[in-house]
Amino acid sequence: MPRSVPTHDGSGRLPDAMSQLPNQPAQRPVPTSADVARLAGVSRATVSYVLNNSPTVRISESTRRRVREAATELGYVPHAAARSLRAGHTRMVLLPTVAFPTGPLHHRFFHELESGLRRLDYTVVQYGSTGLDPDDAPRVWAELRPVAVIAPGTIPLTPQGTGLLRRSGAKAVITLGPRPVPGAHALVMDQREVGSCAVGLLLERGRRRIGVVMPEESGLALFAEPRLTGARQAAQPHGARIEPLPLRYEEESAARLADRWRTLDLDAVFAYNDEYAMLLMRALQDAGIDVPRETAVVGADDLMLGRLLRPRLSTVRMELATAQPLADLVDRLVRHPGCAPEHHDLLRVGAVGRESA
Amino acid sequence: MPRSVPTHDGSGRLPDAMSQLPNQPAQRPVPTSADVARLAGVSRATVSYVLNNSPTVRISESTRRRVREAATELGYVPHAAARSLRAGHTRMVLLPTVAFPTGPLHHRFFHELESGLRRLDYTVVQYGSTGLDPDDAPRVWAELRPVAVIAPGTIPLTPQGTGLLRRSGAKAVITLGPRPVPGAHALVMDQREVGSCAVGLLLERGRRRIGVVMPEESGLALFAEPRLTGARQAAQPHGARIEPLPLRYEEESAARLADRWRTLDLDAVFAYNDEYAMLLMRALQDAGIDVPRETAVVGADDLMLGRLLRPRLSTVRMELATAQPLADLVDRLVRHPGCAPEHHDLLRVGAVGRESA
DNA sequence: TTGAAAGCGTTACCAA
DNA sequence: TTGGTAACGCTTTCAA
Repeated sequence: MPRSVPTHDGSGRLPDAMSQLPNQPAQRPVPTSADVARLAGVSRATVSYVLNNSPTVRISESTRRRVREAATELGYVPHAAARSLRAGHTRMVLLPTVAFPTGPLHHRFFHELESGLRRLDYTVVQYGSTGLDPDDAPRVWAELRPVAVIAPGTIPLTPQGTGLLRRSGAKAVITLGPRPVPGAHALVMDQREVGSCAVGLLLERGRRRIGVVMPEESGLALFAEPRLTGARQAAQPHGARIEPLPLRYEEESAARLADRWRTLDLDAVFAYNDEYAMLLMRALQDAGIDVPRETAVVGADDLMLGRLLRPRLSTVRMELATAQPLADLVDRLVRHPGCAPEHHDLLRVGAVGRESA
Repeated sequence: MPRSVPTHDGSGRLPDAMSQLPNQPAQRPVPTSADVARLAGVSRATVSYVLNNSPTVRISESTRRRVREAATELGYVPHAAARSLRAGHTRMVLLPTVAFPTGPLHHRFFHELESGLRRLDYTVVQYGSTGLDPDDAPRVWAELRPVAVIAPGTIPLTPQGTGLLRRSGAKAVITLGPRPVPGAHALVMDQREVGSCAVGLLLERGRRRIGVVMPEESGLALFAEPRLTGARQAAQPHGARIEPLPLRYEEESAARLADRWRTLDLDAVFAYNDEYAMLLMRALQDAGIDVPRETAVVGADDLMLGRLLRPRLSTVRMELATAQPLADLVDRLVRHPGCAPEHHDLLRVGAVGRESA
């Protein structure tokens, strides 16, 4: 095999090296700053100065140009791992993610957070952590030496886990979930408010016997349970009855529930969200139950589809806080670690009364 | 400030160091394998052997225990960057992501791919790349020295970009998008098939004057354009007319389109997807246009809501290939770089004829 | 069975 | 203005 001599990419001269394997350029080693230095005829230090525009040192324009040209010619790209090893820290913000029934709301929020952090010169990295044992998840994350971790509430963060991350250099360890975690910084999306908001609307409309749909799809329990709790909290002072109603997102499941509806003696239902609401409303109507006269229905999410239904679907509109202040929060925690834990409520809800309730 | 001596976490003896700042443990340096070695009274090499279960060396059980205990006591976590720097390569599969109107289908696919790759012992990392200039995106990615990159079609990958990634150690560079990229491995989700499938159904039903909804929301054009192309390809042999219909996802936009519907002289419409279909169908019905008699409607995605509408919505069901074979593909490319570029068609579509068409 | 030492690619300090 | 050198944390070869 011909020794891999750096050849100028542009020049077509490779006399007899017309390789038999067209797509396999003789595995050249990855160029390092030493290669750049050699080609430019300077030292590695100089290469570093030039490529990082080091302000503490003055380099002649001709040297700069030679270095830059050598770098592009070799296709040199600095090695992030080596850099952060040398620096002793990274600027990585780790976002462990889990498989999740996440809507456009979360999606937009994460994207905003990510660009906000990038604007502050952090490297945001999502790390799929679905299968991970919650006990060693922190260890796996810590191996990457992130400067901040924003962990989803689905992976419960123990004080031990937090400690491990901190000891391995994480300045900020933040949870993001439905409930705050005592002793840790927390971004809270309190789903209880959705339940109490929906029930509040129904109470206003004079309903007192209220069903609450509980999706049987696993994973949704994380949202459904707190919504039920919120519904109960709102109902109690009015002496209203709350009745959990297990439901799968399938037509037969909804039909079965509708069939026994009158035995349940309910005058309203909070259907978890707009999609379940549509499913249930259709089944109720098909079973001859008048909406809203006999049973009021309210969903959540304020999807377009709710406005298109007849009767138009009442719903709970949800909004997440803008993410930029949270990016700033992360930055503040990184700069001043050891601040007292803060809780931030991210979720804003509001009832949207339409025809169905 | 007291010099930060490594103190055993468990022992409560810190005579007069009762810190004034309870939550700020005197910024101890991150423990390294050298610290573990010191505490266990062995060399760093031994620590490495024990912690990595190195099969080439036999270490006494007592030493192993001492090392393990020291490691846990200090909360030692190996430094991934240092490790891969030494190893000369990583096992990181980089998934650059962009802000994207992505549904549960994509979501599930990505999650499957990610767990499939993790099963093969790769570290999957999503890297938000939305703002990135397509020209220097490859450079930024290359800094992380991933062993494989799966780039979304929204960030066009030039041969230069691919070359840069390869030269910096990426064994596999793969695009994932609506169209294959010549000369690169490609996972293809050909949206044209959705359009031709929908139009095929309408042709079967005897329709020949077919509108195709084009969402005006930016970002959707990436899907909508190829769907229109597919619609045209399916229509041509039958001499059917295809009429693009710009539409925003808002009730007024749909109402306006419905108002001028009869002037368009169409007997069918492919509404981009089920949600737009529902929006448009409602508007058509409100404008007194009979569906399907006067105008047939077909959506796409086979959402539950389509089954709940009246008339029930015809649609195009879409399925993505299982991801495990793709994880295997990545692994194969990593092991045998320089294979001839492969294209894989990931999208399977099928018409679901219901009442609306 | 264990230890010493080299080296991965970078950057920062100090000297020339 | 530039270069030599050490150090970051880890693994591995070689030697004891």
